[in-house]
Amino acid sequence: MISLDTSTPQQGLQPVRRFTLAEEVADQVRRAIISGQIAEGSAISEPKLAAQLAVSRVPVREALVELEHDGVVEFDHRGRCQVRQFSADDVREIVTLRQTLEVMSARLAAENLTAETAAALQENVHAFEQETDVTNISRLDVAFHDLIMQTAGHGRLLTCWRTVRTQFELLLAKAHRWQKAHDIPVTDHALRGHRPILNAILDRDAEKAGQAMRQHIADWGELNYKLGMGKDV
Amino acid sequence: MISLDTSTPQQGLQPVRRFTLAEEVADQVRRAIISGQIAEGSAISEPKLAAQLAVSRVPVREALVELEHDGVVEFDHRGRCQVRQFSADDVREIVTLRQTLEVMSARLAAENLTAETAAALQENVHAFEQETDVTNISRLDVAFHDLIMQTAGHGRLLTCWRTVRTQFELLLAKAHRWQKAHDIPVTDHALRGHRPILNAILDRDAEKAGQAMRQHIADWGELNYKLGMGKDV
DNA sequence: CTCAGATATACTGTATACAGTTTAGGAAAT
DNA sequence: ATTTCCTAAACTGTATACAGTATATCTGAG
Repeated sequence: MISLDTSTPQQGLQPVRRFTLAEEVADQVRRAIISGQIAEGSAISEPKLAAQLAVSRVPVREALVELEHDGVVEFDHRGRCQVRQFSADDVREIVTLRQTLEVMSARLAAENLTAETAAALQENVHAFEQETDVTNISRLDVAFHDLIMQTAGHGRLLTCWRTVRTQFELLLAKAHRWQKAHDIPVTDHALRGHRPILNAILDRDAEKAGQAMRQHIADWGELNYKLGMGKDV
Repeated sequence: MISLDTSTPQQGLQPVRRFTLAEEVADQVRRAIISGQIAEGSAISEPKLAAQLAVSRVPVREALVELEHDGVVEFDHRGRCQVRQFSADDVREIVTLRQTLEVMSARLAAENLTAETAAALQENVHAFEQETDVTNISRLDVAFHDLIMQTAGHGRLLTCWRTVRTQFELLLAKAHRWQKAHDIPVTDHALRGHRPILNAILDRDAEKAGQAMRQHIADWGELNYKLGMGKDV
């Protein structure tokens, strides 16, 4: 039985989430960009996109601003929007910024670990190591880093993470497409390095967790450089 | 004489910057929040703000979203906007995130230093050490950290910096108001620590620059904790 | 065939309009 | 006097409208 007395709010009940069209549009466009369905460098016209999605320009506009913060589209000085193209320098930026942000998150996660987050991380790494489907591998990979960020419990760090998260996903997807196109197996790369990070966090060893994370992302960076990421798929 | 041949573009000419009402609104509201003119926790109504500024709701809406990214306002689950209140935890977050981001920027700045940026930094520190007016001190303080970020030459790091920059300014202004209200002189605090950072950067010693920055921000954090920041002015 | 100029189309920034929902206020009842 | 219920005002999310500017198309001259 649920108390209807609002002065003593019920625990575990969250205010209902309000979904806006802008979020929906942002999600769809984001997915389309990550999947390569919308090519790098493509111009995005508000009216056309609005027509395609059967909404007005307003939510489209808001969605594009969000995607700009995600770093996957950009506006020129005239207000024209286009899908961002990633140069080799961009890839380096993403790698180095991830290192900085995620080393911090790994340290904090080691310090703030709880039973629930520990279980979630273990579960994730286990599933990650078993998974063979490329799409799911990506999903679990991103989820692992998200989980650590969550565990870190630092709202503003999370905000920063959101500014690179989508770009990280994009590079992952691009790499997978590249590997598929060149018949290079995806599973034998360095990304199985989640385990050392997990162990360090479970040991609550902040320093070791940070180092493991730094190494992991450096390895990922090397992979991207080797694949010639930023030279477009 | 300026060549009109667009195929061989003239150096040093930038596309004209387009100022939108949204930016103008964001600037004004940001300033009002930093100065305390709009109190922490105040509700912000789009129609009222639009009427006050004599613009429509559209640019106001866009401005508020920008300010949300700046971390100075927040939207509740109903879409209502209010000026954010800073708890002691928020202050800790701002301090620790600044450390992470700015240690990185100091290192990069040491590596990427040019003659111009060196001159600009020297000039800034010199002016900072001479200045006595509180408002100008704040301006120069923020400008110093901006300059280092600029010098670092890392676009995505700069994006992250922007998510805390305004909050940094806000804490500075709050501290100054607090000190003024309690007749505590502002000039004798630890903030004169820009010099060691500058020297390390000029020496192109990335490690030392990072350490100096870490210490500087830690000192600033201590000052804030001591003043009881997050307990509102 | 190439290029310049003119006209038409498209796009962004901003304003206004509207629908559904929330907040506030006041009347009625206890 | 307090509480409940109802009505009115206000606010957000979304759609539509409009003005000014940029892009694209087409025509005609060389």
